[in-house]
Amino acid sequence: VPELPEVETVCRGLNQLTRDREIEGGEVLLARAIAYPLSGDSFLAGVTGCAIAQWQRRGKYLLAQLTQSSQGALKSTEGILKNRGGLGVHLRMTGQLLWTTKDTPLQKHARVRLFFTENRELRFVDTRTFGKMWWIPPARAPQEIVTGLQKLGVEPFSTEFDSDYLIQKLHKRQKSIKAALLDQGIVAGLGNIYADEVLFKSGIRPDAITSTLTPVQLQRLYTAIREVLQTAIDKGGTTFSDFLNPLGVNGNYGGVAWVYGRKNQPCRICQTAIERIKLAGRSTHYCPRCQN
DNA sequence: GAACGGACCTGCTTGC
DNA sequence: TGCAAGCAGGTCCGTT
Repeated sequence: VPELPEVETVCRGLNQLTRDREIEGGEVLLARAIAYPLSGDSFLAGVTGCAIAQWQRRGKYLLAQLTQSSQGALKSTEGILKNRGGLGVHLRMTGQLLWTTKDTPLQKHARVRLFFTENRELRFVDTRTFGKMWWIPPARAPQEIVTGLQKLGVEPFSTEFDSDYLIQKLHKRQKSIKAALLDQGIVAGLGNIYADEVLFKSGIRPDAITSTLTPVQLQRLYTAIREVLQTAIDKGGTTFSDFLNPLGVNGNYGGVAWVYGRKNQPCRICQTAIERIKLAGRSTHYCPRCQN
């Protein structure tokens, strides 16, 4: 269940592993894993011969800048590598990007393979097939092709994000704060697990209507969002999910969930049984005593 | 515009 | 034991 900290972990890993490496080819094993272009062949034609310059994360999206590989010898006179567009990835629920070797036996749910020099491979494995990859042509803006980028709200670690932003975005809305935290158009990157954790740390009930929250509560919410996400990034993502980083290693955030997945277990602060309700179509966990 | 629920999927767990 | 139903969740889309 990759949320912002897991996607950030993947992004940092890929920047270590794939920097300036050339994509020599690939294989699309599941056509619908490619969101753009229409065919797997044109996707592969777009990325083949490119080098991966840099990975970036935006919300839960991964974006790679592609340049002409040095083998292509098409540098500009200024020595700047020719722009070859980009590569977009969304892992959705079960997607994994694994840095492996071409001779590693194919996993049952391997969907897309990208081949690199020295027998290396970046393999997209995705059990539930909701994950997507895009090739972004050089002349197009990323948000034209990866349309989900258009609707994203602020990055939680950007300077535009503060408690005033939350007040401005939430003071007229009538949905639950849980639904608001899952809304990628307000703050980008929170998912079901961290939304529950953030609300616990803020002492706010998940079913509270956003317009009723006080400035003090929204200040606590702002602080909790940054703290929870930063702690998870520092630990390399969760273990209480089947998340793997590009080297196939689980994160270290596990075992320390305050409420997520802890229905009927005692609250770590007050021992009250954690409750689970359905909110915004998602399972939602909270402490009825600490959150009010 | 805003809120909500269903659809998309597969594998695992639960219930009869 | 066997089988069906329920559940997991990020995003998109249609409906209200």
